[in-house]
Amino acid sequence: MEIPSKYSPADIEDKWYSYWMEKGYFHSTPDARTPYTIVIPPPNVTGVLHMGHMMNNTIQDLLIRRARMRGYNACWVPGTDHASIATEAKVVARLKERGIKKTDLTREEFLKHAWDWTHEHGGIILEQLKKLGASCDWERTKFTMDAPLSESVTKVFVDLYRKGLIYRGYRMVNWDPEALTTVSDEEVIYVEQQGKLYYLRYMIEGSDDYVVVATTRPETIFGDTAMCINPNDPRYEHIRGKRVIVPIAGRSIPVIEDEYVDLEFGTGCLKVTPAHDVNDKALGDKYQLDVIDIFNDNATLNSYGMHYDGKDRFVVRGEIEKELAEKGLLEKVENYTNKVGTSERTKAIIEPKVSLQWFLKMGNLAPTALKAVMEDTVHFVPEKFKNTYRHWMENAHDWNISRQLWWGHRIPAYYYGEGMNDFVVAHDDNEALSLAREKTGNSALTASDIHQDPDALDTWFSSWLWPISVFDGIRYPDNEEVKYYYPTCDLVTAPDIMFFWVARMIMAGYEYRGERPFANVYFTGTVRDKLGRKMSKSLGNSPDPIKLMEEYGADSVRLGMLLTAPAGNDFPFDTDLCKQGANFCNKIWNAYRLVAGMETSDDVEIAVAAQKAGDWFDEKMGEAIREIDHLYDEFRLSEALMATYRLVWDDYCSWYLEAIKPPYGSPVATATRDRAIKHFEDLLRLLHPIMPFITEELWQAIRPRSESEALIVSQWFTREEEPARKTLDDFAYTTELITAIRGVRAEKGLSPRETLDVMTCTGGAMVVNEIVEKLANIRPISIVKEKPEAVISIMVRTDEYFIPVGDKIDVEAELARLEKDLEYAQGFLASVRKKLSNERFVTSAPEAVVNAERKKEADALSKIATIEQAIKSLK
RNA sequence: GGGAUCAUAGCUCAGCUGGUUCAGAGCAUCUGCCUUACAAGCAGAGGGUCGGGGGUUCGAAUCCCUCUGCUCCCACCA
Repeated sequence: MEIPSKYSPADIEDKWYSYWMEKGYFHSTPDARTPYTIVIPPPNVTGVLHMGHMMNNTIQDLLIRRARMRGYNACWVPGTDHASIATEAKVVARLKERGIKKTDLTREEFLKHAWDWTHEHGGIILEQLKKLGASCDWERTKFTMDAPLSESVTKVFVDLYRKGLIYRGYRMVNWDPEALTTVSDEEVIYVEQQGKLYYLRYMIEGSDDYVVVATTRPETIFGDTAMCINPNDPRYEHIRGKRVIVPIAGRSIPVIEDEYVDLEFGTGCLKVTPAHDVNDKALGDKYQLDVIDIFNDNATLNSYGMHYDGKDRFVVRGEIEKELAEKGLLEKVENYTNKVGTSERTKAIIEPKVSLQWFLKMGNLAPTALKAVMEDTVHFVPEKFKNTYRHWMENAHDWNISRQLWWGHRIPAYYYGEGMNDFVVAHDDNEALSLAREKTGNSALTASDIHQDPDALDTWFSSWLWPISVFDGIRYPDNEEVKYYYPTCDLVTAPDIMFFWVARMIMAGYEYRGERPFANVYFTGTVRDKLGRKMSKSLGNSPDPIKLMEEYGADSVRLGMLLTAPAGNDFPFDTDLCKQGANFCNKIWNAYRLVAGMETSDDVEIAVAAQKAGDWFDEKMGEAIREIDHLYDEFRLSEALMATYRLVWDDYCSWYLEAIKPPYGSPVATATRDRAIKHFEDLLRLLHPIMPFITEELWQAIRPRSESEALIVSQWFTREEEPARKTLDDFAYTTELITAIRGVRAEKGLSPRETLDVMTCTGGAMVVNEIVEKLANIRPISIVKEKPEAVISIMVRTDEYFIPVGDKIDVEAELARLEKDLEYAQGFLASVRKKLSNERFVTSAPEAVVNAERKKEADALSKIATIEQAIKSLK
């Protein structure tokens, strides 16, 4: 045989991936079969594969391959997301390197650069997925800015606007001063920061006295339009109804009273800056305060900042501290830890700002989507995420969907005047013009009189349609594809985009299809490093998945990902897991080497041991398949994998193959080998969804297969409701005996080559003699009347076996061991008897439980008698 | 500050509605073996008061209370 003893993945992975592609196994079209659909969580178009993707897509591929083998019409739709803010930030950065400012470009020029960038870097990640073995239907690859998907976004915007769900208004929004755009609440990450608490003196108007206000942001005093105290605060009765002077600015502002102010915090005096704080905005609305916006879009101060005009907010914070101190307006400064909102994408500190933006009302969207999950119409795995989801959905705010970006879907609103309502919402320019004419009654309006909103939509406003729009179900709701593939079956994603994406897809699903977008959502955990830290570029603790696959092979990495990754649990990744995967690949490879290399003969009879081992393995497979299928059905993927792993390694390799191995130099019966091959093929089918490459390689190495016989399209197993188990118990007993005999060998230093005698008085009934003789290397077990001299005794369940070891017996050690066993057995008996002597146990416990205890008692008694006998004979 | 989840062997996790699947798996560790598929291997072994305390029960890793600790989510005090 020329098969090398080590498996080398590099030689075969590309070969089989190309083969699968060529034969079109990944491609799906609607037919009479039941569909099984997954839409990929679209990665950023210019992104590169990281460990999170590896985890996520390994699971999706596992699910899709298993579904394909189970006879479903499996369809996994791949694609990418335009990732508005992230991509635009990268393009801006690249332009900057070339000395070009975004503001110097027209929209069209900028978009051209963005598309260039997209074409240059786009889709790399999809190519990387192929290395992993991802069996996506590549003919269906979609991009969220493809024309049909863009059109769908516009259509949905117009529809929601006309339903009254989308509106435009001045609201407090999260402003990212670096990206120069708003971001949604979900895109703001609160980060703990060491800051300072400044105590400022506000002079009381018409007095030499002052009150002290604590603030973390002294630079915002220019936007103060009131001071607020708690009406129940006796300390400040003297300033009720008065006015105070804003330090430096010199403006006079009113003192207002509201119970919102916390008596305990700071000085109990609050400065109110409605333009730059969410809570202050609420106070401002309540008391009709002025709103003074003191910042430019890049978070430098504007002319309201007086001599700080044009300086950055944090520079001003430092400088104003000095000025206040010099002017005697600074009481003191304390260190203070608080949380500040930062932009998820740019990490810039968010500036709350009142701004004119577009919003989507939650209306019925949130309650409908909430109900679907709470009632398990959309089933979350693991279920614990239902709580998180509910909490969010019950408090969902209107969704800010406009972004001050160019890269994305442009808002289909068209303005014809300066007034708040001088606009129309339309599918295109022509419709906009006619609507504008209609609305204004001015038929002389021309295209040059109207201009489209320059802003783009939030990225998630396109991805929330993904499960529908990839089948073009927004534009053509009755098309055959969407009717066939929608709703999809499983969604595999990370919990951190539950609100961004999952919740909103559920909303869109009900709004536009009237039903759930997917039946199950499998939340993966976060991939962390060995020390439990999140993997990140800046820490440099994230291995390059491509390099990992080159080193260990794709199958090994897939196995490593799945090994210890129960749903929703964080996953401390270690390259050793890939090593374990590689070891397993090698084990499978060598099992094949053994069976494939067996010399066969039609003239020899099937060995009894081989026959019995084969019969046993039939049953073992049946049992394992039932268990594994059950585990998959419950999405307990790592457990299903583990069960498969042990079936292959322990049951097939360690027991079955060892049992059928012929004596040195002899052939096996052809039927024995054929049967072992057949069992091996079963294992390959079971393994294929987990490790597609090595299994296809060996499947095809066993014998040439036609196109329709490839492993990837082979049939999964039919489940037996009541699998036969005639041999399982005897085999379990037999393996216990073998292990016990091997234990004696190890303990006594007896060579495995030395054939031993084994005797018993009571045992033997359940023993599969041919197996134990072969695997423990013993002569046929002889039945004796009583315990012989100079033997070591071993217990298998309640039976005692004797092994003569001649002068190797160590009476002292033997006695010590037996005494220990006896002590344990007596303790066990005592605990059983305690139960049985308890009348309330006997009367109130179920009969089966009581009987089980009685059996325990009887077994313990017989065991104790045996051990005592053994001790006596030794003495 | 509010909420949720979790805490079982050195590590990562099983243990479903309380009782023979009851203390388990894989990895790691230790001891023998280059035995003719595989040293990326074979055979054997050790290792846990099931986070602490209390309660319910004939019986608790499993149910209840409480404390401690981790993680996550939400809100946010100027």
